[in-house]
Amino acid sequence: MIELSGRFDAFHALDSDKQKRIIDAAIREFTDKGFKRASTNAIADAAQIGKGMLFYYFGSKEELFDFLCEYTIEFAKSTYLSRFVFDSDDFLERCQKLMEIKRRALEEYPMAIAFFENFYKEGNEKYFSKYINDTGALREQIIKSIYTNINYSVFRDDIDGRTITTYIKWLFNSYQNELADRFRRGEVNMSNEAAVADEWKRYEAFTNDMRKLFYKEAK
Amino acid sequence: MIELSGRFDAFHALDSDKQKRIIDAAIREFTDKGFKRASTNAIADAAQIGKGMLFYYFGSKEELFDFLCEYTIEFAKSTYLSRFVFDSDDFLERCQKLMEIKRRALEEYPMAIAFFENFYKEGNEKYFSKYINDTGALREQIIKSIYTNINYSVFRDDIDGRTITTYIKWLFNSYQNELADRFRRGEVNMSNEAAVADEWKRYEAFTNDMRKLFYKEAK
DNA sequence: TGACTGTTCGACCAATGTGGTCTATAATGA
DNA sequence: TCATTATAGACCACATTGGTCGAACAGTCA
Repeated sequence: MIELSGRFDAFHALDSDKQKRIIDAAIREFTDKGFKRASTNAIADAAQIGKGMLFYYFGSKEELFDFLCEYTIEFAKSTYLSRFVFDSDDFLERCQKLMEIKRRALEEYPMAIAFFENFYKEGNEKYFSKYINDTGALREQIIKSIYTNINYSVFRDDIDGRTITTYIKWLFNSYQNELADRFRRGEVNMSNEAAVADEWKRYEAFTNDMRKLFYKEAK
Repeated sequence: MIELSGRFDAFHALDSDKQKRIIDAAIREFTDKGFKRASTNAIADAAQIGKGMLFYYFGSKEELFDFLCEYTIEFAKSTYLSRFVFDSDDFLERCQKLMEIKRRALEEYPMAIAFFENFYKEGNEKYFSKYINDTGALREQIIKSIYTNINYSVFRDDIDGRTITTYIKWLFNSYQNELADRFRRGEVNMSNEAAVADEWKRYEAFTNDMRKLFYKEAK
């Protein structure tokens, strides 16, 4: 569990089960509806606590939102960003690593990621604007670490290298979205051993295709 | 303007300006917030009519929603679907034509398209379920018309043809999304002659790349 | 003119939901 | 035992909801 500064002592004194229930419920509600339309009633219900407790712990809806912002940023920093160390200059390998990192983060805490990626959408601007610098810096750091010192010479010559990285990025994103879609629809069953292997084979074929499409013939 | 059956006579008697204002406001509100959270107050305000008129014209919120469903389906059928006649068996050419159709539809009535594409998301199921057959059939027809009788022999041999069409589809979608994003951010100025030409050059380069990437060498 | 018809508006309604408070307990520990 | 802290949910004033209604208005026919 990620710990934050002195505020919200009462909350941090809770057993971590309850903490998690509250955070999950709050993140889900805010991600679903945005700050304004989110309901503290719904959060308290979903977290299975009395409504009074929410305000006992956090003081107000806005402070709860603040807490979640700080919390998810801290989460992203400590368990997500720290993994972005690319030792290879091969763009495709970096994409694969990025994919793996995202997959793990999504496994560890899907809702924190969702909140982190969504809270600058909708009509939340007013409330998260104090965090825009933090998150912006985070984002930039990630993008920079992916795109600096790429070895373009391995790509085919007849298409501009930067364009190729764009195409690869687009295909990876689409692949990821399609996977997420099938997952949501229950078509992918990660508990089944054979299905996991199958999924892995798909992925391998995909990355092989990327090599075939965008790299020089001999490699 | 698309006309519908006998109901809502009072509404259809309005001058088309006012009709459009109301339809636009309603579509925007429902698309934004979904049926339940959409506010009839907001719709009336945005359409610049008294609130009583909404109910005078449509009877209830639900009937207004019904009207919009029928209206957008009719719009999609008459001005969108009718254009899906693919005379070529070349997949790439079909994608280009599809792109052009979408562009024109988006130009003609962006909000109708948005409503049509969004109303089966969110929590609207209960209210549009009566239209699910219509829209489903529409969707299927479009997909079928794109994917039947494709000439796979023009594609490179080392990747499965179906997979290639998937990749091309993904890239076209990404291209489209990126364009829409830049448009939303105001980075694309379609009133400027030079900018339009530039945008067109980009697009041509993109489709050329698709040929290079996925087709046999000599063509 | 005056009765009649069809439009228009926005004040108004009960119902629901809001963020936030407060009191009456239950639990804890000294 | 008693004081302190934790808890739940009834309760508050307020905002917003879908929907109604009466009054005003414009046009038309007699």
